[in-house]
Amino acid sequence: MDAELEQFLMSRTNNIQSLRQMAVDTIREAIVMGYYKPGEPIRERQIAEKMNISTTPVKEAFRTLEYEGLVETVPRKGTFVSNMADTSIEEILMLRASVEGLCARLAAEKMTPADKQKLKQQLERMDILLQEQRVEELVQENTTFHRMIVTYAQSPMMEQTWNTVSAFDRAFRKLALQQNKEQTEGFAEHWRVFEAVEQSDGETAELEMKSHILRTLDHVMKQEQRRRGE
Amino acid sequence: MDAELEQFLMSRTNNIQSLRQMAVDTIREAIVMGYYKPGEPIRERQIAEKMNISTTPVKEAFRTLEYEGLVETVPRKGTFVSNMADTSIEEILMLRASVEGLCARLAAEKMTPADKQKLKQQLERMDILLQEQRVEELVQENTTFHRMIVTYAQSPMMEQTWNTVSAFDRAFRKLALQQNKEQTEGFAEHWRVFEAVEQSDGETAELEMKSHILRTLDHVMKQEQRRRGE
DNA sequence: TATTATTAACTGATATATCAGATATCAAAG
DNA sequence: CTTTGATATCTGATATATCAGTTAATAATA
Repeated sequence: MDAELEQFLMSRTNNIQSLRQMAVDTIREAIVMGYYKPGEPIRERQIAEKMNISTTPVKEAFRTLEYEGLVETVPRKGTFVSNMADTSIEEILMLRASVEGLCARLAAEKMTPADKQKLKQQLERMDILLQEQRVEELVQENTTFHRMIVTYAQSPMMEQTWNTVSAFDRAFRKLALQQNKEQTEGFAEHWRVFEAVEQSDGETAELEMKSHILRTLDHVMKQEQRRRGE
Repeated sequence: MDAELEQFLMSRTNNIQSLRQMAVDTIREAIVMGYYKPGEPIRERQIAEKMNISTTPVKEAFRTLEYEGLVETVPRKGTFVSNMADTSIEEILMLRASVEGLCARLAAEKMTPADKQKLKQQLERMDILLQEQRVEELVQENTTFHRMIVTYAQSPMMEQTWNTVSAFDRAFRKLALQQNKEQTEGFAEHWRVFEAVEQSDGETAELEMKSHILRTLDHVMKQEQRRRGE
């Protein structure tokens, strides 16, 4: 085992809500950071030992990560990092566009005036950050905005689904961590989503959110082309 | 605990790939069949005892079911059946339409001639069942068809996502188990999906699959109205 | 009697020991 | 030298005992 990885696993003794959650977060990040490569085995005993916990929470963590698509357990053989290579950023963003589009539609139909006010405040906060070019925070708040839409959809199913997609999205973004800055473009599109939501126009809200994310995809693809062209 | 439920849990001693998987399937079905009602607690010790297994595989099963959105665990307080009431059949089918639509697109782009052949055979099998009005089997094979599309999309993420949506779909269908027969209508639409797939026309495949499922939704909604009108 | 403190009985969370399949090792037989 | 089969040693799977919050019942107190 890589010494750096060992250090990483041991260092995560903080943030204890439950050992299970700690294990989920730590292992996920270890995979996402590239400490484990696709196809490589992850041994529950080893993880447990390095994290100074028992195998029980590690096993439970594996079940969650398996559902997120990050690992795959073959009974009595081992748990392995999934080949996420089979999932492209293109597929991820297409699915995100559809899912968040539907969330926007439901949110538009269900949100109360108070909810709408909060959403508006979020966008205003983001506008300021954009003007001041505080990119780091802006990326953070952007995620919050999207999460708000999902929450306001008030659908456990949509939320679960979004979580699944997000797990892949996060993994991908860290692996190829560019594009975050690019996303500062087209932030104005958020307001178009909001306007539809404000008027409780579900159909428009869905379309706006969907095309917003698909435009992000366009940017990513063009950027990819540019990199290859150089 | 209901005696009927007790019987149900005890009877599931067959089909042993792993106790964990058995627990997942059994508990899921128990919820879906309505033995457990939304909000009701599910105790891991009780389940383990009735199924004659230890709590370890039950705990792992809970993690999977939690990700599927069927249960919710509050640390040291209990595991409870989720309030799926907040999810309507309308939302389920809208999401399914989007997800399977995307799967159809990817499948169309990725499938080999051999794959296409298998898909065609599946549809032919269904045609025969339809002619002979063997509804029970037809419903089964219909599910297989949809699953094939997802599999041929060759995307772990799409598959995971579809699993999540399907968990909700199954739950709803059993709770209000009508509509299965209604689905024998519009089976011809499957062929339109196939034709697009055969020509590797992803865009059309997506649209056809999406509208196919949305038409199912229409049927369900109209049926709902009719029932209320009576 | 109403209120508070105490305890007993839940619950899930965790640690640990053991079971069981999969696999690699290595020695004996061909 | 190759093949075969016994065995040691991996791995995850499972059972069980114990830990630690949570809650409800109960007893002590005002």
